[in-house]
Formats: sequence, structure tokens, C-alpha cells
Amino acid sequence: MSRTPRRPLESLDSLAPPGPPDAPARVLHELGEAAGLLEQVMAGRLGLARSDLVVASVLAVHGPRTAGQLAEATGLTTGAVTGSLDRLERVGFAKRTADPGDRRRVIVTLRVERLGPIIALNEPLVRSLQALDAEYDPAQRALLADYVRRAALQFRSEALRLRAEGRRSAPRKRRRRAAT
Amino acid sequence: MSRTPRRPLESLDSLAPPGPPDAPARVLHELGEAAGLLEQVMAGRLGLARSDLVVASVLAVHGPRTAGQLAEATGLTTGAVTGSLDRLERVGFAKRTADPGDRRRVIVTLRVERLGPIIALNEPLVRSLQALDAEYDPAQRALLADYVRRAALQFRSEALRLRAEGRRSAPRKRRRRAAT
DNA sequence: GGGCTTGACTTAGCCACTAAGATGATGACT
DNA sequence: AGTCATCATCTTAGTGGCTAAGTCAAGCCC
Repeated sequence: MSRTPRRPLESLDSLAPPGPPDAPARVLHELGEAAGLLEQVMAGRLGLARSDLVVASVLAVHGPRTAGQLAEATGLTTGAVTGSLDRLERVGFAKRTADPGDRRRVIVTLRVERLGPIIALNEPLVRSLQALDAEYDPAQRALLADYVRRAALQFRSEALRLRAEGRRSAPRKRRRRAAT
Repeated sequence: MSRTPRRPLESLDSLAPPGPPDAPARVLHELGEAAGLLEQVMAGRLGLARSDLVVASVLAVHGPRTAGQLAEATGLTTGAVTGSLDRLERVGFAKRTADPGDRRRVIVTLRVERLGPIIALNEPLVRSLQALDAEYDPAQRALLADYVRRAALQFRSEALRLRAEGRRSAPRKRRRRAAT
């Protein structure tokens, strides 16, 4: 393995966040990179698409949701969510039930008793993160959790803002390909 | 909008991390969700695939890399990276150059001067993250950055471990479909 | 009840991805 | 130098997830 030229480019700070090399915001990006890689690997291990894990994760964090809410939360189209739910149901990780109050809706619920494979894959990471947390005292933990939560809110609100902005102005620009 | 049943399920803690509802590790997952959504939206706005942004991000953070290193870092196959580089080159965000020392290799470099569109999309988030950082004093910032960095390392090492483990045992299990 | 909206699914087609193999460069070993 | 195994990237074939647009049923409102 020969060396490749190092040194992060300066003017890229605003691409892959920013500023002082050791600013918290900067390392957030490394975290995102690592989390994405893990998601990729886990999806492969489970024989699922990456989006399926995202959907499952939303359900795990927020509890049962409708298909439309899942589309909203993940940024997928409703069609893509339909496909993802088909796959999750097929392997038994989730189930669809009719909303008793509004029969157009489909409420999606995780089948906790069937999640063994996912939980097993996640367990080592969960344990090591808990161990990491345990190194901090309660006041520090509160500071850390608060920071992460606020950063997450900023990511989320920015995502929603960009999406809303895009729906208006650039309805959907895709590949410009010559006619047949 | 009628209410959907709330309450995050207890035994899912190990799916979507863990423990005390306000543990830092738990909110990390919300961050990942929000970051994924943003990535999705940004890719759509730029007319690129999600993976293309991941590749670009790796280049932004770590500097020029070979195609193989990008595959390693992103979890994509080399073929997928080839396609991603084709797209990034086509829109001018990156360029390929031959490694002078080893002509099998292709070194990929971001074309900083062409990144305007990406930088513009990222700017609001970068600014608000910087503003968030500014609310903390240097000692707190050091604590935060250290925590995030260590968490990122755990995500990364777990991803690498799972991938390595998977390469051995389950070479690649995919759709079991009947013969033609 | 008519007309409009809403929510999930369906369809058609595109394109990103994986897996396997081709191409060509490198380095080691004689 | 010649040979061969290895390595890095690209190429090819095929799969399937995704978007966009449309369908259909259920709710809503007057």
C-alpha cells in the first residue's frame, strides 16, 4: 500500500463541515460517514435494502406509523415505502394493520418478537456505546445528549427546508437524455 | 391528522440505541436519521445518487483517494464506485488522474472550484452548526468533539468488523428465487 | 349525494447496484 | 529478461429499488 497525498483541502470546510479541525461540528461528519457504512453493511447482512433499515429505525424510535408518515420521515416516495414494507413484512420484521378510524390508512408496526437477527447484529455496538457513555458523569452526559439532539434538529430542519424549497422551484430535474 | 399510538417500545432499545431515554447514545440515532434524510434530499437536488454524495464526502474529509480506497470507505463494490465517479466527473465535481507511481491506480480529486452548487446547499447547515458550537466554551467543545469522535470510531470499527465477519461466513446471501 | 381531497397501492421505465470477469500494470522469483 | 501470480480499475450482464404518474377506495364538506 503506497501512500496517497494527505491533507484535507481548506476550502472544503463548508462541504464536509467546517471550521476548526477539532470543532464538534466537523467530527459530526465522520460520524455520519461511519454510520452510513454500518447501515450499508448491516443491510447486506440481513438481505435487505438500505432503506428498509431506515424505515425500521423510524418505527423503532417513534413507534407505529402510517405508510405516509414513513415516506415523509424517510424522504422516500410512497411507492418506495410500499416496496420496503413488502420486504419487511416478508421477512417478518413488521406487519401492516388497518387503521380502525380511517380505513384508507395502513399502520405499520414492528414485530418485536421477530427482530432477533437485527438486535443480534446491533448488540455489540449498543454495548460499546453504553460503555462509552458510562465514562462520563451525569452532567457531562446531559451536555452531550443535549448537543447531539440540537445538532440532529438542525439537520432535520435543514432537510425539511431544502425539500420544501425544492418542491416549489425545481420540481424534479433528472437526467437529460437524448430522444430515441 | 388523527393521532397514531405513541410510546416507543421498550425492548427495541437495542435496535435503535439504547438505554436511558436521554443517554447520548440514544440521540445519536436521531442524528443519523436526520442526516440520512438530508443526504437523500441533497442528492435529489443535485441530480446525483446518494452514494455520489458519500463518495464526495469521503474525498472532502480525507483528501484525494484511489478508487479502491473509496470502495473500501463507502462499502460499495468497485463497479459501483466506477459508476459514481463517472457521474461525479460528468457534472465536474471530481476528476480522475493517473497515479504517477502506479499506473493501475486512479487517484480521484475533488475539483474545489466546481463545487459551488454543493457548497451553496450546505452553507445554511454549516452556519447553524457553527452557531451551535459557539454556544459552548472551549473546554465543552473539546469534550463534545472527543465524544463524537469516539462514537464515530465505534461505528466505524463495528462496521468493519461486521463486514469482515460477513465476508467469511455468509459469502453473500441474496434472494432465494425459484429456477427458471 | 356530488365533488374534492387524501392515503396507499400499482405500473412503467430508469438507473444504481452486485457479481463476475476482462484488461492491463506491477512485482517477485528465477 | 521472462514468467506468473497478484493487484487496481473498468466492463458486462442482470437484478431490483427507486421515482413519477396514475388508480382506486375511503373520508370530508357543503
